[in-house]
Amino acid sequence: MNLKQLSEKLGLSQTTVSRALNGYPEVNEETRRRVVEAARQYDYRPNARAKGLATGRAMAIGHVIPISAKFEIVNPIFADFIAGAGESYSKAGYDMLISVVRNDDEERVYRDMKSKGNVDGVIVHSPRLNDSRIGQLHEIGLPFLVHGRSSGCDIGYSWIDVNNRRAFERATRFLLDLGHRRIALLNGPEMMDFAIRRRAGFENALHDAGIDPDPALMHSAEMTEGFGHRAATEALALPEPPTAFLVASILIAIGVRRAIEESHLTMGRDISVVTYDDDLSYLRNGDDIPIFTAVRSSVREAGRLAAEMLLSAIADPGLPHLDRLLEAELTVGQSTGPVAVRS
Amino acid sequence: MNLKQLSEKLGLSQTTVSRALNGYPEVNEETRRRVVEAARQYDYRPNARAKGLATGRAMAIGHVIPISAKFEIVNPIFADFIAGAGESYSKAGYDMLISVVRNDDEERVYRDMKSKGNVDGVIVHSPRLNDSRIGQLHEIGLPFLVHGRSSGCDIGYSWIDVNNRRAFERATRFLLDLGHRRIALLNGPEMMDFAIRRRAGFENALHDAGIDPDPALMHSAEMTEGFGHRAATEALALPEPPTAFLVASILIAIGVRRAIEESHLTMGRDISVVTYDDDLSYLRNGDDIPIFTAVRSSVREAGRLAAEMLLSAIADPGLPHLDRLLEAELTVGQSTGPVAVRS
DNA sequence: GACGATTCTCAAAGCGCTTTGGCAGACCGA
DNA sequence: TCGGTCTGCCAAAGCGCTTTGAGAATCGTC
Repeated sequence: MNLKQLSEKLGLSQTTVSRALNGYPEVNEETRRRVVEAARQYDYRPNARAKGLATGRAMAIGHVIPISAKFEIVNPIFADFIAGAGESYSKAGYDMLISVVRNDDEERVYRDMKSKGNVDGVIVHSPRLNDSRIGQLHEIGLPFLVHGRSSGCDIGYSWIDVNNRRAFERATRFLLDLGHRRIALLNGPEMMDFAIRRRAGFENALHDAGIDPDPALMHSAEMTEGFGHRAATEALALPEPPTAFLVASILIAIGVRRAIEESHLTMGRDISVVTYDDDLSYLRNGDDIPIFTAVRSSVREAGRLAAEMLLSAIADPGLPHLDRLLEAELTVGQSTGPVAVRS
Repeated sequence: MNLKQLSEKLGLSQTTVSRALNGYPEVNEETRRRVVEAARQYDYRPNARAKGLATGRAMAIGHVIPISAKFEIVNPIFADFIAGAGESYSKAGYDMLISVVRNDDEERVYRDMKSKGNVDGVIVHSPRLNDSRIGQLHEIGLPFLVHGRSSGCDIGYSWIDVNNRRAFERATRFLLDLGHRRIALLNGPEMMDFAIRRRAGFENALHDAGIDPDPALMHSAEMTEGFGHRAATEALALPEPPTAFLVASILIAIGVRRAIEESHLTMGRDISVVTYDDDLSYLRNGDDIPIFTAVRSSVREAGRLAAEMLLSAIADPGLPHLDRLLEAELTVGQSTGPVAVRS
């Protein structure tokens, strides 16, 4: 059933039916009622492509999710971010287009999207230091919003981010207050902007306490259980092992816990662990009491907000850049305690 | 740059330029060369909506991913499945449209997609027992492929699935061969078809060994770390605790391991664990030697194949239903051993 | 040199919608 | 009664592409 057929059934012109359905004022309320009723009855839904062609709007947002070229890893936060964004989109009648892409040809994908015209805007994931994509998107002229920020990028852009520096500063200070002095940092990949900020927060807090960060205790890699296990095993074997770990994701923390237990130590007593927690739906930090002491911010909520912000930026292109900084909350779990007395 | 402008630049008609770019035979090779070169130079890419409108094909596939209404959980396998499917799509020039949807109004989404015409087919995720979506999609007339199967559904349909029954049968038999007699099953939600098949495999193997499955040792829930921990803690506190666990995902297994360690037991010595492993990129089962003994099948590979199969079904609608049954492989890790002697 | 076959190119219709510009009729005040 | 303003509706153009049906140009053949 298309518009033409529907209008014939109603004995009205396509114009009137279209206007009636799209809420234009210049149509009799009684006529509108009839039209809406008929549309419902015949299960009429306008063809998205035709509508898009006529209006110039695609009613869709693109997400380009990069795959780490080396490790082929898909960041597990995407599932939840996308679930959050999807909620906002479906409320607004937008679709979500996803491209999974090897890092190297992201620009091509953006240009494709622009010229193929199948999206009205994009969400940029996993920004790196001084990320070139931001400049490219500006030049291409595709509205976008960055999930995260890109330090060193001097062009204005819209973003939503967690205050990563502050979160890690607080987490580090929390460990310092418990008496820990040798704290290991298991960070995400440090070409990523969020990892750089987290490291800065960690180092700030140490400096404020008069401690020099020890490079031997700082590691950076893809955030997997394996990384946590490997790095923690090595660290615990050092002549002067750390008494605490600050790690960038629950998966890393789980690996650290495994290493701690393999060393016949007890987490929370012998070794403390604080983790960043994205509050993923399938990887909750304990049901009632948290397993890990954590700085937490819901990535799903971030997805919801990111989508809303981008949509409003698209709806009103005159708007200045939008941004939003979320604060992570520090929740105390069973994985931390005062520093153990050296035996 | 659109077709009209390009053809004016070339001094050719839109027809000729279109045919040249789409590889039609009735165009001079020299002309085609000129056209292709100009298209490259001006970075011309046909507008997807206009093309779709003209051809009736959307060049996009929809994925409807359901959110568990009760727990709001997004199954973590989606990230990898979609990464796999995405590879096949981009090779074929297709886009991927994702709808995240509360279980209840999936049918509406399918009808929307059909009448809005923004996809050429859909992948159906997480089929349940006698899943009503299969009948609906048949009726709607939207090509589809099911990731999994739906027992009790008597309509023909295309699918790709892992031999879940066989995988769990083998895993159970493996434990039986090690002398285990009390084996706990921590299964996925048993309204899901894969969970039903896994349970059947488990029970088959037990029956064959002359053992009656003990309902007190069988649990079914969303596959989270928390579930594994909770269920294992309870099971280990039974008067007659299990000596082994067979679980449906690595996340569950991680929870089980936590419970085992909290009980001051050793996994692989006191208690054996076998898990199903989807081979998720961010949740590898150990780097070199597997942590858990596991039956493994890559969900990413399944995504790749699913996409290919659906595309070929769409390309050739006359084809009979396609199906593909993948076998999981059993790899032995550190989490299993002969049954411990009762002390 | 005429003619059909072949090769290349084109104008125009059509995909399903929105939107511009306009037209008939009702209504009102003068 | 007449001109003007609203109200409610419509015909037709246009979005950017594909595809049909046909015409011009070239060629080989008798």
